[in-house]
Amino acid sequence: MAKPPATIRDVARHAGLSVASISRVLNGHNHVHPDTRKKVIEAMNALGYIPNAAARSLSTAKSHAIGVVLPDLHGEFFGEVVRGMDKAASERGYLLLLSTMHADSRLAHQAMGTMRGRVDGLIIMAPQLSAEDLAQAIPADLPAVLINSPADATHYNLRIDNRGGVMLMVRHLLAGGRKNIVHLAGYSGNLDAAERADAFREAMQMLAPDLPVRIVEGDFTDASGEQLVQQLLADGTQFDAIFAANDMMALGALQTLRTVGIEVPAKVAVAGFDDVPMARHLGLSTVRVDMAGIGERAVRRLIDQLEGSSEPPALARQSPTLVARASTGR
Amino acid sequence: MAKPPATIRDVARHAGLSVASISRVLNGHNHVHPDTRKKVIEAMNALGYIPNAAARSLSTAKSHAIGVVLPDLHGEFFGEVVRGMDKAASERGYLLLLSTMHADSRLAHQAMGTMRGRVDGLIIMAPQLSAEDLAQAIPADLPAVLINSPADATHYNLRIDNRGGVMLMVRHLLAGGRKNIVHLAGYSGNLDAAERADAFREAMQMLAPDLPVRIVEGDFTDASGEQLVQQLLADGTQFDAIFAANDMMALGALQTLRTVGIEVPAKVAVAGFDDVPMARHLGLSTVRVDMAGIGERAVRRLIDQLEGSSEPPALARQSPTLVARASTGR
DNA sequence: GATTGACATGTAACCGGTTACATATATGAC
DNA sequence: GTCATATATGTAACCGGTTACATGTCAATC
Repeated sequence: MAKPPATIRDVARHAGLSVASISRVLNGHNHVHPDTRKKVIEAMNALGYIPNAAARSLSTAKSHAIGVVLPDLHGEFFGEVVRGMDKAASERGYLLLLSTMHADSRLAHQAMGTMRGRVDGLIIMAPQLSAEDLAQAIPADLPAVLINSPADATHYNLRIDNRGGVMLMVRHLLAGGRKNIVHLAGYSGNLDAAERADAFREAMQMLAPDLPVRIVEGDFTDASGEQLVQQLLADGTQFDAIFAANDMMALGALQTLRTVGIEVPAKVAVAGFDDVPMARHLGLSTVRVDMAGIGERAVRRLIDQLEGSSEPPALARQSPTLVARASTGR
Repeated sequence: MAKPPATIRDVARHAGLSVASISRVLNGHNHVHPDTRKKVIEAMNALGYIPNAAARSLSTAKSHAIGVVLPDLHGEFFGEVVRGMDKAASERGYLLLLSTMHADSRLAHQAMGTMRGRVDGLIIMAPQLSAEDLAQAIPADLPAVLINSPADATHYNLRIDNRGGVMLMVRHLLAGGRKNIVHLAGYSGNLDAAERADAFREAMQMLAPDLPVRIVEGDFTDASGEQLVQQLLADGTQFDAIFAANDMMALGALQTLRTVGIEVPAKVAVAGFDDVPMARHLGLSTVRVDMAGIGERAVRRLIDQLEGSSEPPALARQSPTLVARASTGR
């Protein structure tokens, strides 16, 4: 019944050849006679032979696997990123080894340690880690590509072009005649939150130096969006546009405005960042980030690096696009 | 600089012991003197030793990895399921090898083949495959646990309790005084779609035998939800409740009703299934499925099986819960 | 006909762990 | 003091591939 799976030596015996020939056929080496190749393939089929991955990676010191370390992402980002990665990986014959990592940097270290020896390289997304913690956590001998993580001179780093995205939206809001834009920032420990807030400040300075720049800090949750807008209203702050650092906060803002009876977009425009599926349903204008594209690019780049064609590490930016919907205008 | 990583023999030499002792310490075997253990641990730390996973799994024929084959899920399910799986896997010291599988059954076969020899077992979610295709695709020698897949006598199968969930919602709608409930079904090839439609029919029969049972078929997309309701209106069908087989279709239905000016829930109640994050924001009543819980359970069960404590294969149902929101009444 | 080189194939060492078995030492029973 | 037993450690074979090197064959060249 459960007879042990065929090994390369079984195939060799069955084909009347040596293991070397089998291996050569397996790896598409040259110097193999067509007849021999045929015999080998027949024997492999006859025995249902599948090479043992562990043995192979032991002798080649390659696993054809990529470790992916992602934060405990909620929402659809997770799936998006992974989808893109899987696409790129399977195209090039690699498998994805997945591990989610929680905010704790000790656990990050552990997550990556577990992967050592099982993967040829790592893709790491760690927007919540400090540069030092990150540098500590990455095994020195493993090639790695970072996504949305703190800068690091030794690794390729793929980031969202937050500056470009914010610029698009600020321009859009200003074009719609908005004069008092308030930015709801994400929590300050987060890299993208910080960049978006800075970019907002800069964009305003550049595009509308006379207008006030107001930034209040939230934590990326819809509850925080609701609460920040309530606060603004309670303070009597004047505003005709809310630009949140992500869609969830924008939705919270929308919610509060609707509850209070302030018309959107007539009185106040609302915009977010990310373009979660919900945004389309609620007519929320936002900045779309192609997360699947980022995942795909990251894996491609890592494999290129693994297979030798390695350009120097650099910081690349994935450009987002503007998605104008009902919440910012007619 | 890049000196080769330490091997178990290096550690043995450094500690003045044999490789067997190192290995015993590594695997927590008994018959090791405390002093020896200490010496070994010191040597390992001194050399920064990390055991080579490939070598280990070659000699033990265990990889401590679980293959996960998921369909090309869009939306948040993907992340949810994987989060649950990762939790259970990392708790037990396993890693997740991920592969998304597209509808094509040949590709399914390929996806699982790639994993052979690299994983100790498989978790497969294949709601779109036929029972035969599925049976074909799973390597016979690999333990596997199925999620939301066609029945199969040889594997443990974890499914959503569609019947229970539908019953909850139908009861809720009837309790709200609804008399003409229309069920928007998913596309017929899908297992859950079929079960939900059947369950709807049964629930109505059981709870309100006198009321009409109407079912129309869509394809799980919001566009299809919109279109089905338009069709119902065009046909002049009377209805005071829409119960869609998933949230996306329910959202489409909401959209159409809003456009046409039919008040929800005053005139028509709308309910979905899944409880995607959007549902909460739009006040959509729905049936909540704990996908993370399913992922977690599936992995636990697979590991139990791998490690010997194997109950017989069975069909288990994960119970959903009712989430009553604005769309079905106060 | 001898020399050369291209091509085809085989032999055996090696990758880095695990572990059956052998051996050595300590402990206790008689 | 001897023997049995438990405990601690070492030796070497083995897992299933890859590949450097050796060997063998054949056609082309002079």
